[in-house]
Amino acid sequence: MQSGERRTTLADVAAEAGVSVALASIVIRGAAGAGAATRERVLEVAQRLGYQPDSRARLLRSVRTRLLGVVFDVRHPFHTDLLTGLYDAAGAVGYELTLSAVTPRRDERTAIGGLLQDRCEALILFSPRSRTADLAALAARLPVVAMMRTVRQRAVDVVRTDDTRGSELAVDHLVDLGHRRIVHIDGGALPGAAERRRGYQDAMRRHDLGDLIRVIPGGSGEDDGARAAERLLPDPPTAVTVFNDLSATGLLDVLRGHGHPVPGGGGQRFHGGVSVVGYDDSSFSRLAHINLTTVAQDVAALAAGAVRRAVARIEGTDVEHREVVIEPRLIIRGTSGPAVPG
Amino acid sequence: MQSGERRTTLADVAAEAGVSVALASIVIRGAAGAGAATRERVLEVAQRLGYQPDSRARLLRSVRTRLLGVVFDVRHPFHTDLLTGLYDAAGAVGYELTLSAVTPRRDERTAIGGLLQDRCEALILFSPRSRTADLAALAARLPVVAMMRTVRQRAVDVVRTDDTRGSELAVDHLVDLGHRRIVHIDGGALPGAAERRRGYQDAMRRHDLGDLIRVIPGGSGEDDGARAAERLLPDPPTAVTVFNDLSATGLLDVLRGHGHPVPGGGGQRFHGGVSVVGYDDSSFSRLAHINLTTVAQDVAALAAGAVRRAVARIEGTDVEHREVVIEPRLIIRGTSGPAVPG
DNA sequence: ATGAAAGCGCTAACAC
DNA sequence: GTGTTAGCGCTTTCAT
Repeated sequence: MQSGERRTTLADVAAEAGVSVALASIVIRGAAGAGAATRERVLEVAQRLGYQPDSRARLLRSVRTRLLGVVFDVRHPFHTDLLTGLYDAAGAVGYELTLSAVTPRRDERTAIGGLLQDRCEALILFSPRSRTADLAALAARLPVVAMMRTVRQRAVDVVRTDDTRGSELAVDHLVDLGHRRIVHIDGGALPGAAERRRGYQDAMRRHDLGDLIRVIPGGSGEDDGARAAERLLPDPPTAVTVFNDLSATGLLDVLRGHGHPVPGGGGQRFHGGVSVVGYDDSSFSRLAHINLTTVAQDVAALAAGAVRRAVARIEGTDVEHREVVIEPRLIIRGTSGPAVPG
Repeated sequence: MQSGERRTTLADVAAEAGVSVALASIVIRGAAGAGAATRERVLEVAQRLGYQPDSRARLLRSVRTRLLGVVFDVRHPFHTDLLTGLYDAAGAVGYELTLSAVTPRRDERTAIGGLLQDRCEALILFSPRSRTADLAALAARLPVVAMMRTVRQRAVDVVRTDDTRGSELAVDHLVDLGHRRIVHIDGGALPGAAERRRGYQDAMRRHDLGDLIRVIPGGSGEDDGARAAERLLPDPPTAVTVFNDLSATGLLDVLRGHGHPVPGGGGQRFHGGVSVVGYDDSSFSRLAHINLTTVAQDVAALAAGAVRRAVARIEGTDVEHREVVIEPRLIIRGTSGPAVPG
């Protein structure tokens, strides 16, 4: 079908337009230094011949690739949201993105390796699971921005949400509603879990509720939340903050199954029973069925921060702080309501 | 930090190992034609110098890039599932993937343009929204595989699920459970909607239920399902097949809000009331809170089919049919149960 | 088994 | 403004 014919090169365009390749290059790139008439003619020929620049050759020759490598995980819905913001932010400063996915059978190492061969100028890693030492080694080769986690290594930049603050927002909200017995369902050693736990503890103490601090082991899955709920059932608190949304739905489901009031569907607000606040604002938490009060990360700010930081490192700009910390915000939906006495 | 030092090239490795660049290339590529001792030495040097091949130069020189371009939409969770399968399938036949995302502010045209410059050998498009004419023009340049939609154009290959069959599976299941008054909530002009509608109608007629065929306008969102539910309330059927899972949850929520029995949480099976079957097996449909009976697409088969077809076109193998149609399967969860008389 | 030379398609310096 | 000359880092003949 498209077998024989060699694809159109810049040389073809130049020949057809009767100019040198270099001049044609200038026109195609939109660079200065070509006459208006020439410009028009070359463009017309390129159009007519269906010319497409060859990024490999272009990138090979250019000193700068203006390419940002991004590693994301297909299992994390939030990562694709972030991708949207990243394309916006990168485009705004004239950079391109090359994507490399982590899947259940394609690990982070492989994903990073691919980008290294593509000669990206910097790497932006979503929730990287690599060891700090590996990240440090990588950062010795090119600028590395780790997102959604902390990295205690001076060579690696970090852009993340203030998770401690996120949990505080959740607790403050519940205290405002009159809750005192507030339990935290933990995320163990998962990224962000320590910060979220600490935010809960800090806020409880700040509200003089230090004596009521109670942390139940949990995790990132629905099962983890369900198990935590079982442990809560004998002596349920009036409110719960959960490590993430998925765990929160598991918890909600068990509470509901045991006759505890459930979140109001259809946007209704919840009254009485156990209030639940999740974390992440995962897409499903918006569903009328779930309607979960949760803590949201600021996607646009995270993306913009990461690109700004990557570009600063590439272009050698001095940066103030190694960590860029973005403020979270509370999304109040149906699973949190006033505490009822008794 | 990583400023001054030029990165290690194959020439550096060759010089250090005391061989020619050509020979070093052979070793690095793992090609035949190098002595065992040489091979070991070159590899050791490459390792020590932290050599990384430059994919741009490599691809530029090679006749074949063995690169498959993939366009996916960040808004569609199913697309990331498919990505996983595609990496597996491509890796198995020695091809690489280059990804290009469609986002709310990055259209399909742009996404495709990027891949064209990357000199992919074929394009795999997830649920492409481009007009048939544009796809045909593209297919004149390189092999194009459209997934999850039909394209009535001989130059474009298609790999999709048999959506008609999917709806039939749903109806068969409901009829098995004793349902007769089964309504279909439609997807209008959305991709796949016509097939799903037809499958519903065919199956109803096959079960001699042609007189009970009832199609309600719907859509792809939760709201669409909710609106459809409102229309159903005055005279509810015993079962519903819905265009997709999101719409189905919207519908379920309204039915529940009006006192109709709701799906059993925690994996319980549903008894009596309105049975609901969704479509897509979206990740949230697995949640205990939702626990939706639905029709699943076979991710692995779709991915394998797309890669096999792309590679066949690239390598000039003859193919039997232009369309590769994959069999869907029914996932029975909690929102479908026996019809109760009366 | 190894090396020399050519060149993939393009951009960057430098001439004119 | 425009053309000429050199490569970018690699793979690929073709010698040896």
